[in-house]
Amino acid sequence: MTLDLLAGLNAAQQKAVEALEGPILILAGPGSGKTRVITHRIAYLVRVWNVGPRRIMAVTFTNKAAAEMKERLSRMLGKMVEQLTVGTFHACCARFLRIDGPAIGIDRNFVIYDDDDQLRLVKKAIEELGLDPQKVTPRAVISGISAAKSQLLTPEACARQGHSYFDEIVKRVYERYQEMLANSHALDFDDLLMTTVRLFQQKPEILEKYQNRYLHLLVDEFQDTNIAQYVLAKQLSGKHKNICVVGDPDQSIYSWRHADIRNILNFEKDFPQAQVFYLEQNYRSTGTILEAATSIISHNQQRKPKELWTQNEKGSPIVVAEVADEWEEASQVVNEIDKLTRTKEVKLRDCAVMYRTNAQSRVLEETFMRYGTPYKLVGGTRFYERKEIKDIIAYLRLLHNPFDSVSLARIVNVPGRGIGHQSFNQFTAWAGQQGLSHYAALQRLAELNQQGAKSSLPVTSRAVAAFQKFFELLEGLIEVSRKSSVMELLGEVVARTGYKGYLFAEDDGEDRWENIQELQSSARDYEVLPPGEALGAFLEKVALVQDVDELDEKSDAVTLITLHKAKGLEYSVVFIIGLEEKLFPHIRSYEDPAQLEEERRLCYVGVTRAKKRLYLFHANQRILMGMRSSGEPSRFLDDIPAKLIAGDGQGGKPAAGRQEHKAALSSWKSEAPKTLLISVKAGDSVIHKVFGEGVVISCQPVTNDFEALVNFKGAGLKKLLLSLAPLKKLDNP
DNA sequence: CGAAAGGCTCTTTTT
DNA sequence: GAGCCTTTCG
Repeated sequence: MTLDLLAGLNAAQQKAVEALEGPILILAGPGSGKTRVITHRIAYLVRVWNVGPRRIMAVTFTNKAAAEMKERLSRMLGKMVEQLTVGTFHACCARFLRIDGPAIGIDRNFVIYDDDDQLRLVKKAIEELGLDPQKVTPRAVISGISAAKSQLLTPEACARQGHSYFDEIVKRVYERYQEMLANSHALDFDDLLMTTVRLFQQKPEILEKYQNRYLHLLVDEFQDTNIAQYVLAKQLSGKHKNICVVGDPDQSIYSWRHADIRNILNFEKDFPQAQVFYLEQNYRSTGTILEAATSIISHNQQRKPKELWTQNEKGSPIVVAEVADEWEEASQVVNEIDKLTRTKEVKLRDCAVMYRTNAQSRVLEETFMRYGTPYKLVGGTRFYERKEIKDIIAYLRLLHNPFDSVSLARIVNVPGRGIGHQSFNQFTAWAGQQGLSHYAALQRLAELNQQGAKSSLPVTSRAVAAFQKFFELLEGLIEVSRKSSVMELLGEVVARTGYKGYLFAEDDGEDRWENIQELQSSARDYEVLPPGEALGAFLEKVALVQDVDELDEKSDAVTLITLHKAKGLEYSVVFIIGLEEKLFPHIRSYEDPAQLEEERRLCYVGVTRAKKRLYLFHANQRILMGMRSSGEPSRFLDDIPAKLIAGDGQGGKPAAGRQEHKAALSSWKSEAPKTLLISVKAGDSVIHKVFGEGVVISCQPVTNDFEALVNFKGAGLKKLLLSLAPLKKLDNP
C-alpha cells in the first residue's frame, strides 16, 4: 500500500513525497517527474499519513492542469479525489468569495469580468474622466491596474508608489473602474485574488476557518505566481505552515502577467526552516536535447545554476534549418512530419509545432489543411470568445445578475431591436442622474411610460417602446430562469430574442449556430443542480475555464501551440518555428535585459518539450504586421553548441550552411510529384480524405501545380493543391 | 436607426 | 492582415 506510492521514484523524488510537515520547496527541472511527485505526495499524505482529503488544497496554474491532476489522483485515491480542493488560485478564490464574500459586501451572485468586459469598462472610465483616448491607451492602463492589483495595491497606494503623469492617470482610472465594477456587482480576475486577501485580512475568523480546514497546501508552477497569490498562500498556510511549493525558476515565463520570480527565489528567506529538494534527473529528453537546453539557459545571467542530467541515450542531432519564408517553413514542417509518420513509429499526435505568437498559426493551419494533414490548434479563437457565445452568455449573466451593466450594454441591441447608440447613451445618462442601475432604470422607464409621463422620458417615444419591449423580454426570461434548467433557459433566450434568425442572416450563420448548440449541450452537465444554483455554477465555469478542454487525446493529429501554452506538455517530435530576431526573441523584449532573459526561458521551455527529435526553423523573410521583412536567425540558435546540430553545425546562419541543412530535410519542392495523379475541372465531384465530398468550383494553374477551389458539403469552400491534396474523383456525379 | 465603407491602429504571451 | 472605430449614406 505505502510502497507502491514510492515505487518507481528516485531518491530525491521519494524524499519530496515522504516529507511530512513544514514548508517545502521543490525545485524541479523540466521532465524531472514533477507532476508525479505532487500527485504521489498528495496520495501519500492521504493514504500513509491519514490526512483527510478534505484537508488538502492543491493549486495549479491552469484548469487543464487541475483536471489532469485529479485524473491521475483518482487512480490512486478513487472517489476520495472528490473531497480534495484542486484548482487554480482564481477558481478557489471565486469559491471562497461565493461563500464568504457577503461578509465584506460582495454580492453572492457577482459576475466575473473577463478581459473583454474589462476593456469595455476601462474605456468607458477613460471616457468619463475626459481623458484623451489617443494618449491614454486602454491597454496600457489595464496593464497598470492589473500590476497594482497583483501587488495588492489600492488606487491610493499605487499613486503613492509612482509619481509620473501616467501613474496619476492609472490611479484615477483605477478608482473609477472599481466603482463601476462595484455597481455592476462584478469582479475582474485580479479582484478575485485581491478581494480574497482583503476578506482574510478584514475577517480573521473566516481566514481561520480555512486555515483550520486546510492542513496542507500545495502550489504548482510556483515560479509563475504573483504577489497576491503568494500572500494568499501564506495566509492559508499561516497556521499549520505546511506549504509545499513546486517550480522551476528557469521556466518562469509570465512576468508580463505580473508573476514575480522573487516568490520562488526568496522562498527560503521567507521560510528559513524550509526543506529544499532538487529534482535534477531528466526522464523526458535525449542527451542531445537536454544538453542543448542546458546550454541555452546557461546564457542567462540572472539565475541559479543547476545540474540537469539524464540516463537517456544521446539520440538524433538537432535539425536547424533556414527556409525562405513562412510558407516554405510550414510546408517543410508538414513534409517532415509526413516522412516521420510514414514509418509508423511516430504518430501525428506525437508531433507538435510551437511558435512565439498566435498570428503564426494561420499559415500553418492553411498549409496543414491544404496537405490534408490532421492537426489541432490549441488556443486559437477560443470558444468562449466567439461573438455569438459571448452574446448568449451576456444574456444569461444579465438574467442571473441584473446589475451587470457590461452584459446589458452588450446585448441591448443584439439582435437589433431599434435601440441605437444615441438612445442608449441618453438612457444611460438618465439612469446615472437618478443613481439607478441600467436594469432599475429600465423598470422605471416602463413605469413612467405606462403612467403616460411622456415629458420626463429621456428618449424618443419610438425608443421608449423599444426599451419597454426589451424590459418585458428580460422580465419574462428571468421568470424562466427561476424554474428552468440552464439548457431550457438557453433555448428560451435564443427563441425569444430571435437569435437564430439573426445569425442566419450572416454568411457563417451555420457554423455559429452550431457553436450555440455546443454551448447548450455543455450546459447539460448542470441539469443535476436545482435551478437556483445551476445558472451560477454554469456561468462560473464559463468565466474561469477559458478553453473548452476538448480532451481529444484519442484523435491522431499534430498539435499547433504557442510556446507559452506548451509549458507542462511533452512530445516526441517538436518543431519550433520562427526562430528569428525580432520575432523570437520578440522585439518588445529588446529594451529590457530581464525580458530578454524571459524570452530565453521561453525558448528553454520549448526545447525541453521534445523527447526524441527537435527541429528549429528560421525564415529568411516573413510577413510581420502586413509587411514583408527579412529576419536574422535568432540569437538563441547561437546558444546551441555546433556539435549537437545536424549538418555542419553552423546554425543555419551563413548561406554556406544552408544547403546541408536542407539536405537534412526532405525538401518539399523536390518531393512534389511531377505528374499529377488526378485532374479535375469545374463541376466534377470529388472526395477528400478529411473534408469528404465536394464539387469543384474552379481549377487553375499555379507554379508547378494546379489549384482547385472545391465546395465541400461538410467543410465549405477550400483551396487545394492537386499535387498534394488527398483527393479522389467520383465517377457518378 | 442601421448597414456599408473607409481609415485607423496595433499586433506577445492568458487565469 | 485583422479587427476596431468612425464616418457616411439610405
